[in-house]
This record gives sequence, structure tokens and C-alpha cells, in this order.
Amino acid sequence: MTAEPHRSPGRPRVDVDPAVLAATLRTVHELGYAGATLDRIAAAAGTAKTTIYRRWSSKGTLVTAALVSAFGPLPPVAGEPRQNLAALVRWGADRVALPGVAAAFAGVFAEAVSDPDLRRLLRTQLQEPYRRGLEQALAVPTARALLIVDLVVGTLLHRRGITGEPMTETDLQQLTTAARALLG
Amino acid sequence: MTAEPHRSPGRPRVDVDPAVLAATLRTVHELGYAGATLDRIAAAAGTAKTTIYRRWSSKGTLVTAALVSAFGPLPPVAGEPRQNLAALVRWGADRVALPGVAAAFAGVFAEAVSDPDLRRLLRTQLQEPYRRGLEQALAVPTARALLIVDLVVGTLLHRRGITGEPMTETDLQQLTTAARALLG
DNA sequence: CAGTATCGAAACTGTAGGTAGCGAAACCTG
DNA sequence: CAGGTTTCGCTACCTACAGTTTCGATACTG
Repeated sequence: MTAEPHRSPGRPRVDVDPAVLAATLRTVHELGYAGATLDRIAAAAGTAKTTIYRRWSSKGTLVTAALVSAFGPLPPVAGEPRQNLAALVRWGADRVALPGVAAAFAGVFAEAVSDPDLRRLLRTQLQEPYRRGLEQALAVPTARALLIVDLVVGTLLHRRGITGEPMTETDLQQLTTAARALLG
Repeated sequence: MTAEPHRSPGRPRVDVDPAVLAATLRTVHELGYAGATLDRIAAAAGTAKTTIYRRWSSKGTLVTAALVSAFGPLPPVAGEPRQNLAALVRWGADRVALPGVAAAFAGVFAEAVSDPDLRRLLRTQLQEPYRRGLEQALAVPTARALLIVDLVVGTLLHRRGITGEPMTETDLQQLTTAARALLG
């Protein structure tokens, strides 16, 4: 039997979340954060704007959720800190290079400046999980893990934000080198 | 005699630029990028919205100009690359900590994603001058100077974007250490 | 069937970026 | 001073989008 602890009455919710989150990133990728209107996202997801607002309270929280789903959990690493760091930098670079991710980050950061709720969401949904994972994978204290997150993600996003292009392979290696300087 | 090569007829332009740029950063600092409406900026600068639009074609170009004026030219450095790098990291950290700068960057980056003109402006007005200065001060090739700009500014901005707080002194020293790993 | 909750479409509100028109002000030349 | 030119600042306006409200239709439960 399927695990349904307590089926409430009324029309059940359709599971539109995956389609909406994917459509969000896709639309942000194509039209930018401002150009990705809720009407367009809803149309791309094949649903209605009202249905989206029933699940996410604002555009900022929606895009944040799309980012969280695009990143997913940290990949499992089980080696030396220096090895793990290289793998994690590459993992981060791959995610930031995903279509729409950089634009979504920029838009969310801009909104978060004047929206404490959104800032808290960013911290709890994105920063803290990855910070905790880094502490373990790299065997560093909290403050150091935070700085490494800032360093890796910040560098990757700044590159995309200014040039619009992803990093070259040699730049990625250099970034790993720079981050390694924070390990010991 | 004053250096006026060719005074054209008509009412001369009032020099509102410094007041407007300062009011822009101040308003962005207080109300965030989205909350800093052109009407409010104009009121804070003691001028009219139309006057601002006669000088800057959009909110994005205005805020970019405010950033350029807040950063100003690179400070002169004349020492060993490793010394110079430490001074430049500190200079960058001071500028990013200026009220309004981080919020302005976030907003401009978000707009630049879907605005090629604004992206070009960012590149020519901000990235290229400082990249050139770094090449000289640090004795590194272009690609390396670009990466160092991304690393330093990206890290500083990411920290402010997520936590809203500036970096601690020890974090700054660590950032310098990481950047030094890219010197050679 | 009665009750309940969701869906989707449309209409609506408030606000902000950006533009247009215009009288007044500040300079020029003669 | 007169006539020409350009900017100033103000108001009114247009367009677009975030977010809300309303409502009939739909899909469940018991």
C-alpha cells in the first residue's frame, strides 16, 4: 500500500512544481530576470499564474526555489581535502554554467538586498547546506567554509555577470589553486 | 582666461552630476535597487526626473555611473606585486563596503543579463580599466588579471549579497592569501 | 449526492520606468 | 534691450509587471 497518512477532502493539488521550476530557469535564461514575468513563466510551464502564487509567495522565492532545485545536494566526496576541493569547484562551475542559473542569482541577490525574508531563505536554503557540506568534505571550520563558498561561487558568478561567458578550463584550475590556499 | 573652447548658445547645463550620483548610491543604500525609484533619486538630489534622463539613458546606466564615480581610479602602487596585491585587495574591500555599492552592483548585474548595452558599459567603464591597472601593478598577463578581478570583487560582493555584512579582517587576509596564489 | 479544495482564466490594483509637452529661466549674439 | 537657443522642472501620460481578487469549473472525499 502507498504511504498516504491522511488524504484530505477536496481536489488534490497537481504536482506542477518540477515543471514550474524548470520553466522558471528556462525563461530567466531566455529573457533575463526582469524579462521573465510570472505570466510568461506560467505559460511556459503550462499552468496558471494563480497556481504558481499558491505555491510560492513571490517571484523571488520562486526563483530561489528554482536555484535550489538546480543545484541539488552536494555530491558525495570521500577523499583528501585537496582532492575534494577540486571536485567541488568543478561541480560548482558546472552548476553556475547551467542555463539561467547566473541570471537567476543576480536577480535574487538584487531583490534580497531590500528583502530580509528572501535573504533568510537564501541563507537557509543555499548557503548553510553547502557550507555544512564543505566543513565536512574539507575539514575546515565554519568561517573558513563560508569564505570558500564566497570565493568559489562569487568568482564564478562575477565572471558570468560581467562577461556573460563561462570560465575557461585553465581559469578553473587557477580558481582551484586559489581556493586551495585557504585549506591549510 | 578660463579654458572654454567653444561656448554654445542657450541655457548652460547645471552641473548636477555629482549630486545625482551621490543621491543614487545613497538611495540605493537605503531602499535597495528596486526601491530606489528615479522619482526618489531625483528628489534626493534636488532635481527633476527629466533632468536625470537627459544625462543617463536608463536606471541601469545611471547606477553604473554612480558605481564608477564611487570607485574612482585605481590607487597608485609602486612596489612588489605581492605587496601591491595586498593593498589592492584592501582598496577593493573598502570600496565594496561603501554604502550602496553592493546593492548597486547586484541590481546592475541583474539588468545586464538581458541588456547588452549595459553589459558593454560595465566592461568598458569598470572591468577594463581595473584589469589594465592590475596587469601593470601585478605584472601578470591579461587573462590572469581578469581572473583576479573576478576573484576579489566576486568574493567581496557574494559575501555582502548573501549575508549583508562586510568581511572580517581575518577573512580579508585570507582572501589576499588566496589571490596571491594566482601571482605566479 | 453534499462538501471541500484546487484549477485556470480574467479582471483589477498599484507602482515604476520612461516619454512628451510646455512655460519659465539662463545663457548667447547683435 | 531684442531675438534666438537650450536647459530646467513640472505635470501628465503610456506601458508593463508584481501581486490580488473573483468565479465558474473540476476532482477529489465520505
